[in-house]
Amino acid sequence: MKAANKHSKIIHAATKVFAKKGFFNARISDIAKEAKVADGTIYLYFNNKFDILISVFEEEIGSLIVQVKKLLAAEDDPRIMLEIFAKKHLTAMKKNKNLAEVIQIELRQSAKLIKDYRNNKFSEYINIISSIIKLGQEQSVYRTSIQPGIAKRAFFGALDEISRIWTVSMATEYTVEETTQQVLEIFLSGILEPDAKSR
Amino acid sequence: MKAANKHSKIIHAATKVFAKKGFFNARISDIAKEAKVADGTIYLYFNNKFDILISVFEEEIGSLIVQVKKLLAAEDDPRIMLEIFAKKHLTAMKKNKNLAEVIQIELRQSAKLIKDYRNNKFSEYINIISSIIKLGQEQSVYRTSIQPGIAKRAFFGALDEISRIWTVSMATEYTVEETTQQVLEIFLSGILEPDAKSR
Amino acid sequence: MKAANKHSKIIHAATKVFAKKGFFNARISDIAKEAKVADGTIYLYFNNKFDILISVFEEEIGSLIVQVKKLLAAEDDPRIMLEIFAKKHLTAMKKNKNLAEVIQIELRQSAKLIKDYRNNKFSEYINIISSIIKLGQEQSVYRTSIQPGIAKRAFFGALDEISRIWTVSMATEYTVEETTQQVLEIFLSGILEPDAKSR
Amino acid sequence: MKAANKHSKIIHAATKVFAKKGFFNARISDIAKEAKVADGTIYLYFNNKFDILISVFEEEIGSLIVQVKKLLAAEDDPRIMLEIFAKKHLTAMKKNKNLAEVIQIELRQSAKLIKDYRNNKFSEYINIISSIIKLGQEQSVYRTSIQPGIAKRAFFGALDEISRIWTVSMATEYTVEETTQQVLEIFLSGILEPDAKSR
DNA sequence: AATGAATGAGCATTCATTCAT
DNA sequence: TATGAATGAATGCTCATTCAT
Repeated sequence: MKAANKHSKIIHAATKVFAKKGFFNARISDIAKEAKVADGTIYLYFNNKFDILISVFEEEIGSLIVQVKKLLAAEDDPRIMLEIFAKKHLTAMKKNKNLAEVIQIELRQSAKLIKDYRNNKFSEYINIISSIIKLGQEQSVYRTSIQPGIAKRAFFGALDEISRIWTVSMATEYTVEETTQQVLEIFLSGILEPDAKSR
Repeated sequence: MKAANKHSKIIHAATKVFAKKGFFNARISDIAKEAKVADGTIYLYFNNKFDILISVFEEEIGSLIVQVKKLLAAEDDPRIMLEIFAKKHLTAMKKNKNLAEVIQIELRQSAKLIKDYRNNKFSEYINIISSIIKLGQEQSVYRTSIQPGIAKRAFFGALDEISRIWTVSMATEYTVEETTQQVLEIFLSGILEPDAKSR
Repeated sequence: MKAANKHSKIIHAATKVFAKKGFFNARISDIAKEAKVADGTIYLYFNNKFDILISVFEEEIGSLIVQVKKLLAAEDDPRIMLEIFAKKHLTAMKKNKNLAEVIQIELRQSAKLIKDYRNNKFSEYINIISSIIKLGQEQSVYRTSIQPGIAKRAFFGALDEISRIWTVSMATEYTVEETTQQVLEIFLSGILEPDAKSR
Repeated sequence: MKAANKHSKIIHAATKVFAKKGFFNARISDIAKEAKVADGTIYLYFNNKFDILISVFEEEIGSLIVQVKKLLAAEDDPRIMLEIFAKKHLTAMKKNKNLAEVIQIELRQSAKLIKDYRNNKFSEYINIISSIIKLGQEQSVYRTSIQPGIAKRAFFGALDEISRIWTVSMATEYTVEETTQQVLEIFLSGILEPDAKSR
């Protein structure tokens, strides 16, 4: 992953270091060393350590948004679109544990650390889910009783908690495909036996 | 919530302080002041700051486990049991934002911070979900194609992400009841229109 | 060494602990544990940590003074008296390394730590040496050109530095007897070959 | 004594502060202030407080070794060589009380404080004494019954205890010259009256 | 007299940030 | 632009001492 310029070299280095040590345990000098620049150089591109955190997060999520949207552009069945989102998210998290950890940890801290920080990129990301759901509702594929604003969080939360385990234990019990299928099955059809729907 | 002794006074104070400032920004002296004890007193009851973190987490989750299990003991329909779990979890998180934040943040950090720390209490907590699912599968209420080990994470993740928002923004768009119903609807019946199941 | 009362139990415990860890690294609780009393009890017998240090020092040196004086009382040849002093000192240091270390370290620190502290006991101890020398001078056994005030320090310093090594390395190259004889030979006759005295 | 660079500025400042307050009572901030650098700067040059202690000790003793060896190079009479050593040691201690105190105190503590620390410089220093004695023995100037390994300690100990007093009381009863002559007289000819040698 | 839980002042060390070069 | 030496504020933890019992 050749960095085009110093700014992105630092972003990539920070992603790696934050993932490995967590934001608080990461040292500016760790990032500088990883990026092969001097400590002071970092301050030519970022205001402070928090600024790096936000930038890393937005950069990574932004890249994910672009990729997911590109994949979705070629599809119009809301069922498959949800599958595409899930598979892309889980694949990205599994491939890039650094990214997964940064999302895991930083998502839960930015709000606390940085007043006035709105996770706009993150909102954009999970709004992809609600857009798909709304589209499905318009097409009478998804039930209109479902609140897209709640469902998007439930869906993202499910994917996120599953990928969290991947960052903790190396043991990967399930493949991305299996996991994607399971999550989709749950979300699309629920866990009830068809015959057990009513009681 | 008057603490019976110093140990629990400190636990409660730490829960409050960790929730407000996050683990890293919390100062031992903040906790001491909140608990109305001297800084040094904390070290009569805990080995170090991490030890407090773990204790807070286990204490809070442990209490939740007891409460949930008690509620579940009176019920045997797996559908209702899942509803009970969801409602209890969301209610607890909404009522006690400190607890919600501590779970949110600390769950994602303990593993990284403390080698050898196994979230046994947390495992016990989400295993309640998989137990319910297994029970439902035995009763042919839940589909056997569902992997309880994946579903428990998906279900917890969904609840967790939803309650995360409550800790971030004060604006509470949905009530606990609405949210519980939505999550249950999704999990039990999925989001598909019955007619759209096949394609 | 059965302690008659708490005061001496604490003194003995402190001697042991100071020797093992040094004054600054010794904890009051270490001494309390060694003496099998509560921490607070120590403050019923001593004003503070420094007070214990001084007491230990004076107690131990005091005991040495009594023993040495007793041995000297039976002798009147200044040459043998010096030998008795040297042998007693080295034997005591070799037998009781705790004592040796306490003298080693504390002798060098008391003055710095405790304003107004005069090592009266220590002065009394090394003045035994100068008394012997003066006695020898009166008897025309020792040369009158020797200044007892300098010689006492030289003699004590020699013994002290030799016993210092015993507290550092376990390897004991020379026996007490050999060492005593060497030191005496040097002090009494000097290191010059008789023929080489003039040049 | 203007320090050429930060490292030696800190060494000199530490020597001063350790001498004044003792190692344990010395604060890093005291040293920093004395050296006119920031507290943190000290850690760019030393690993920790102990490391400063060792460095100070070795630096000072090392400097003494160089000076003494230089003086000795021009002389070959073992009697005069011993005089040179004594005079140089006492002069240095009297002139630089900081140095004297650091040797006094630190010599007795390093072994206890720092595992694996071997006082190599100190060994080198007192081995100068035994070398002189051995040389004298080869030239039949010093008696071969004298053990250089014991005599070196006795000689150093004598000098050291004498200079210890200088660091404690300001009152200087004897001059360096007088003291040197006394110590030499004792060591070379002993304290016995020539006629009293046999008994 | 004896206890030991509680206190809180005190400090070595770290590390984000600056700035002279 | 880039550097990295220097800064100094900030804090977890220790432990001598106190005091209610």
